[in-house]
Amino acid sequence: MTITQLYYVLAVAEQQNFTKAAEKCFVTQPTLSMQIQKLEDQLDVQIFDRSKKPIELTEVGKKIVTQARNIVNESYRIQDIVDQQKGFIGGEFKLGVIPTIMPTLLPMFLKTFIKRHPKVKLKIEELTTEEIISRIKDGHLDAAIAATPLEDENIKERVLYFEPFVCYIPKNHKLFGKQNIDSTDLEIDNMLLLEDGHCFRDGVINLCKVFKNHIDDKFQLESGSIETLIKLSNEGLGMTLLPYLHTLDIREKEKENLHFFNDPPPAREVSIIYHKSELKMQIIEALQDVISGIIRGAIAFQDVKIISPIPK
Amino acid sequence: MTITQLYYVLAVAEQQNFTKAAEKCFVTQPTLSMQIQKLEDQLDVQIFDRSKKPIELTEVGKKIVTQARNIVNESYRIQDIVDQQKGFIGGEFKLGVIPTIMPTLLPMFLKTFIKRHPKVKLKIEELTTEEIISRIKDGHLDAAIAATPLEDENIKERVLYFEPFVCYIPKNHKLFGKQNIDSTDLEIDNMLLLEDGHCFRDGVINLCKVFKNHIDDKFQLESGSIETLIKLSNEGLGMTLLPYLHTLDIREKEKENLHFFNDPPPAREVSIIYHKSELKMQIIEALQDVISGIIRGAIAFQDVKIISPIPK
DNA sequence: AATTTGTAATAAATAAAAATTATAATAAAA
DNA sequence: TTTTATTATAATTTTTATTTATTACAAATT
Repeated sequence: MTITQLYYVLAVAEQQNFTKAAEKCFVTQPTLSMQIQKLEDQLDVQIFDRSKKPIELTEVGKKIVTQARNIVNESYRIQDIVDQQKGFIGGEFKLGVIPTIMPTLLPMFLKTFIKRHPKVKLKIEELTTEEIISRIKDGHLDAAIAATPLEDENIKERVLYFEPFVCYIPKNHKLFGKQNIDSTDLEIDNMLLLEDGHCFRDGVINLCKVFKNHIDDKFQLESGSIETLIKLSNEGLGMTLLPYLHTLDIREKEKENLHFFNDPPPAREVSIIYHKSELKMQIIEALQDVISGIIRGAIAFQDVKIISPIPK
Repeated sequence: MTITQLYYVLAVAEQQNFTKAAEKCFVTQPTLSMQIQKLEDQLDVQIFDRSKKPIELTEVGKKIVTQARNIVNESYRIQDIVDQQKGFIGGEFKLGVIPTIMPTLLPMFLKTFIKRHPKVKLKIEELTTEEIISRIKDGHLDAAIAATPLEDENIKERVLYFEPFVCYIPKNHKLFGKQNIDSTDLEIDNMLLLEDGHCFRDGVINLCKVFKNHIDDKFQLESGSIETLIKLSNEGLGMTLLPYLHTLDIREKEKENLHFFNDPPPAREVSIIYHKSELKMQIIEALQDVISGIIRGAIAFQDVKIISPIPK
């Protein structure tokens, strides 16, 4: 049994297709077929059920894949140990970012990070919190930036900053007259929200829920981007909530529609999250350092009230 | 990086000698040297400090060895998964047994076990509790039979039976006249004990301690085997305590010297212990079944007072 | 100081294994 | 039925691991 064989097994299990798996491994299809056959012969057990249309794992196969993933991941850790020892910060690093953080945070820290750590090959992907969690667990992401706390025992979190919510209230809205908004003023069925799967949406719902025990399932309108949300709001379709960093680069005219919360403002906790195995910890710490440093200048709220990002 | 390379590294780390490690791996010395060099080249780090007299691990080397042990052990688990799936009970199994259990328990279950599980190649070794714990942790033992509880978070225990202590009191001893002994009668500085490192000794000391807070460090006499203990006792050198199973095959004449404790008698808990990773669990369960079945007929005490085997 | 001994490294040759190219076999889809 | 998609097999090449033989080196012994 070799690590390579296990890696091939993982690829086939993932792609459910020898040919595609072979491409992903940068070898030809017969190589994969033969190595996997060899492993199956040695173990004297079928890992894959090749009779099924898209290839399936056998029952033992599933257990073997789980264990193979362990072994392959643990093998990466050896290079990690060496890097850590040398203080080397480099190599490929896959970072996930949730959509409502991506456009505001990324431009702020990316240039600085790349300049400071030129050997790191950052691969950034925009993903929902749910996708992020599953990809951190299966090793497809090294870390991610998301709203926390997530309360997942396999995932560790390091808080980067707290980002207050700001109300965006169009002129025709009944709350427009109020200078400062209180959380108790919010009404969920009067609010434009992001579509399902965005944790920012869940955060807002939780915020409203704090004061209203039940919510109607019929929300007025839902959108995929905060940019759209603002436009819809401008059309007089309702108020909405924006994460503070988004308010920094909206048009001057629209700034008039911003209303801040009374102290302490509700806020989301934004963290860098990673698998509990702490692989590539040097890079995670490097990211944390850069982002914390950058954000320190941008957000200056002291006391905030943290809203959970998980649907409850 | 291959599992084989990691295995070679472990062998050299253990033997502190390339030549001996090569023998243990059934390859020639240049094979080992080259594979380890190759790994060191790939990682671009020295794992071994070859300038030191018996070869030493570098600082990174130590961390790599720890991780390599993980990976190699986890790779064994794949065969384990297959065996478990097939209900196959076989292969080499290394069992440790503490000295005070070895001579009495082994003859009772060994024949039955071998008959019932002929494919298992049992390798039994007599070891002290301390040695057992360290060897279970480093993977040199698959399981062991020892007095418990050990309170070690890396080791799991399954109780096999409770074995009461029986007093062995020579005729000239002041307690000889008493038919049934009470724990409070025991005096540590009046007791023949096994030499240091035997947990049965620690158990006895704990038992005496229950009623006397301090013990003199000058014990009367210490011996390496229970057989000797009995002989010394016969010479009038003091009383001693025997585990119940030992009393089943002593000479008729000596049986007169046995005095049982009042209920509930002090006893030791005997368990099969194994690493928390639960490798080769089928064989461990098979052992447990056989031993529990055999012992059920031999020991019939209900209520016992368990004495800890750990020095306190 | 020279020699022996124990031990690891190196070189060249061999054996073994992995990977490739080319092709066949198979099953599902058109 | 033919096409398409996909995996298996065969023969060949490339790569890698292993071996044998030898060298290098340091410590211990003479």
